[in-house]
Amino acid sequence: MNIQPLFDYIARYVALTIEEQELLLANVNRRRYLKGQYIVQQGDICQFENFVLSGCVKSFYIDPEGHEHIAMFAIENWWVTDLGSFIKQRPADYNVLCLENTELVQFHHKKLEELYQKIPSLERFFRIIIQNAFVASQDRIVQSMSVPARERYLAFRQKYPQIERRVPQYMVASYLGITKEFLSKIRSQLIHEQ
Amino acid sequence: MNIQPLFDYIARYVALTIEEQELLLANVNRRRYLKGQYIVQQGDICQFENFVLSGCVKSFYIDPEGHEHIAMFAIENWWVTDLGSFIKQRPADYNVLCLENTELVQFHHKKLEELYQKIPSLERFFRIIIQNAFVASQDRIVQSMSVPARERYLAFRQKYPQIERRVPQYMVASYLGITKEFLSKIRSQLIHEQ
DNA sequence: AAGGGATGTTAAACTAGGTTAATAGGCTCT
DNA sequence: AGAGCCTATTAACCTAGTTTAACATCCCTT
Repeated sequence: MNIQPLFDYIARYVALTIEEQELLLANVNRRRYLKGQYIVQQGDICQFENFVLSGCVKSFYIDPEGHEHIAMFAIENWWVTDLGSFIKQRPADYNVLCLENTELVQFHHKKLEELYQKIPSLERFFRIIIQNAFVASQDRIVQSMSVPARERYLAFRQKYPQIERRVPQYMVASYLGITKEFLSKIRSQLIHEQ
Repeated sequence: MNIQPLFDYIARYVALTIEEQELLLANVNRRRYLKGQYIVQQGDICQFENFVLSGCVKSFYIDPEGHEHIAMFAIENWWVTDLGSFIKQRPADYNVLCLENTELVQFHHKKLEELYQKIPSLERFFRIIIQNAFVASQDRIVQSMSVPARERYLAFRQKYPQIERRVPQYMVASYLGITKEFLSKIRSQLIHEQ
């Protein structure tokens, strides 16, 4: 399992010395999951921040009526965890499930805290990527308020074509906050339109 | 204008030395705005990350049809900016407008970058608060998908009673992603119910 | 090759929430 | 004290999106 993509990804934001890279390497786990396995389950105390080397996962919430709501997908070069559970070390509200066989680099909560002390650049790196994630998240809130489902679907398609190809349609619908039936209707409208 | 609330706020997450506090103090602006003034306008390159010492502001997006969508409110001890614009130094998508006379501590983009280098704890501090903001933002997305407007209103009321008292109802409606008429209907239902 | 689960479609009936418009109360300013 | 704006309410009508249910399709497995 080649960890190089992680270093390449980090190098886009900060420069780590060789020693820092080695220290980091000594303090992460690599792990394979099979399609259908859970990386995090609602109720767990989430131990890891995960970087996806290969594969595809979804993070989702099951509401009291038993309906699933997909918070995000993650594929190669994305990060995924239940961040609330990870940082506060409290039971997870979300599940993270593999949609394909998946390879991860896992940062254990406690070891990451230690790494932050030893490698200030790493803390900088996480500050930057979380900032970016927060901006995207805010935009998604405003989009869900101001943009109708059809346009949101078109935007999703444009922004994440790789994901649309890899996950079933009903999960895309859930991510967009609509039912699979309604997404199906939107798609048939789009087809018959031109 | 007393800046102590900022130091108290920071001290909840990291410990700054006296020298670090002085360095910080020498590199921030304090500024007063009047009710109705803009802190950020759509199209500006946003120069500042702002900490609210007193007052109340809203951050909002105007969609192509001219409808306003409130992304967040900020009162005492909150942070507000157009973060996307601030970090990428690109034109702002959002506006930030004072709903009351407001006092801010402003961190200039360039000076903040310098402060990060000189005060690693400050970068740690921002990493932590942005992490928290991101978790809250993700939860809001999932709530908007899984919880009907009425319950979202009740949750808002419970979570931010100070804000509900200080801002007009139609802005609460906008924040919740519903029309003012529908919020009014929900409220009258709640009243006639018990 | 047949059976079963997971995925996608269609359509009819329904509902949460939006739109429009009229009304009214409460500020603030002169 | 009246003019004017900002804020809230109510009600009739409308629509984007949901629910239910039936049916079609595509794998995957034995």
